[in-house]
Amino acid sequence: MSLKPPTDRMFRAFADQTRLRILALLSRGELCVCDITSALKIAQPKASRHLAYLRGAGLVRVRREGLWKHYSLAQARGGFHRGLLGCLRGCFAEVESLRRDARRLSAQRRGRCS
Amino acid sequence: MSLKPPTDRMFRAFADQTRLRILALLSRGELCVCDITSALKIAQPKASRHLAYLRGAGLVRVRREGLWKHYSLAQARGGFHRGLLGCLRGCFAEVESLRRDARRLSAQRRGRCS
DNA sequence: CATCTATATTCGCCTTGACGAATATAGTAG
DNA sequence: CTACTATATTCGTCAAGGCGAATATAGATG
Repeated sequence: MSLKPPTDRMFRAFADQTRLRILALLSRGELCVCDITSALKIAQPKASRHLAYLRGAGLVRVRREGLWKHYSLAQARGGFHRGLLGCLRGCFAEVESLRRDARRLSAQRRGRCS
Repeated sequence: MSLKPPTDRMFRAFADQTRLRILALLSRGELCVCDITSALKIAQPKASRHLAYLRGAGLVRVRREGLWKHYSLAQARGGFHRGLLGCLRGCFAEVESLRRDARRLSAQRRGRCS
């Protein structure tokens, strides 16, 4: 009865602006933490905290490469998770600020060798 | 930048067990508050509080009929909202406890004239 | 070893919102 | 009017979790 299903943790993960912005960025592809902090213009500890939360919710996965950690969206397990990722696309379509983040990210990358 | 889009309020609305249970019940059709309290076995003020939250998020609508208030899911406005309702169906499919609530509701109704 | 860099965690503070208990309101009935 | 019923709100308390600042860790490099 009071056993919280994993859907709970996932919905909570989406229920924060910063995490939603991170998820939206990641929906365009794998990113390292420094890409996220600069695209969203947030402090690094803040990004790490939210990424830890997303990890705990099973929404992202990490790939280590030397000093860098590359985050990407975890593959959906179950229709519910898939549905949530669909919502993410919906947010992208309907929330201008999320597209702005993505544009800022592209601009940064264009200025580097990558 | 810190203008919270309505997606935020909607995700938050889904990020609570009780509200998710209410939404899942409502996805089967219109209900009055007393149906909800008895199907979920929660206190009436608790149900009203969460229904107020859902109203504020634009997720449910109310129809008054004498002393009763009948709640139902609001029609989706926008693809994001539609996507969220899809997630709701996913939850129903994957979270046993939500189906149990629905069964308890049916059992109650069978015992009445309705 | 020391140092630098990318990322993670801890700390203290503060807001949101969940809860039960009590109370308020608004229709309805007599 | 009073009394009853369905629903809503308020109050005091508490836990989750957000924040910035400071600090910790882990791998790379010299």
